[in-house]
Amino acid sequence: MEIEEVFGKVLREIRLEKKFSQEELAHICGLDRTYISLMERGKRKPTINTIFALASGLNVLPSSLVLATESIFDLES
Amino acid sequence: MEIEEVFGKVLREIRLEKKFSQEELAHICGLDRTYISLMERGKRKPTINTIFALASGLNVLPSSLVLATESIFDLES
DNA sequence: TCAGTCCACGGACTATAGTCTGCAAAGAAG
DNA sequence: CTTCTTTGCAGACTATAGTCCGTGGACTGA
Repeated sequence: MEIEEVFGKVLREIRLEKKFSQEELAHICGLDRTYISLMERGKRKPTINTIFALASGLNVLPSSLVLATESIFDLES
Repeated sequence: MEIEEVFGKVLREIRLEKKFSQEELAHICGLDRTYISLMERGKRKPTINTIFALASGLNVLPSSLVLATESIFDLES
């Protein structure tokens, strides 16, 4: 599984934990709804600024999103 | 200071610690020499995949690059 | 002086991040 | 059944990530 796919799964999991719809999260982060959908499905590779925006909207640390991603990613190799 | 500027400073600091030239790091990471230069000067916002590539080349965790960035970034706000 | 290394920077380019609009399908609820 | 919410997805678009070419300046050492 590619990095962006793992990140997408992490993103979706945390969003659902926080009970946001994709549209709500998009609005909070200042991003587009369809782009949240693309990221969650691993079709886009967010920039560092987008990662910070997502983390802010989800009220988690940017590094925790990356840490969760690398942890799952490393499990597979 | 913008997120990408802070990231650039972190990147440069770690690269110099590891005694790499920009060209060496670029080669190790599979990136372009001029692009390393652009990032270090805060002119580019790397994607999550690029962050992973840089971390791999520098032999650090991707999340540690982001953690260092957010720590400095938070200091300013 | 001269060669070699390192880096900033420019221009032109290709690939892709990210937006916007709209539609279809699935599920929940009245 | 209808209605509302949520999401996937397609297409067309703009902005920018990332590459590749080159030049010139600062510095070091022979």
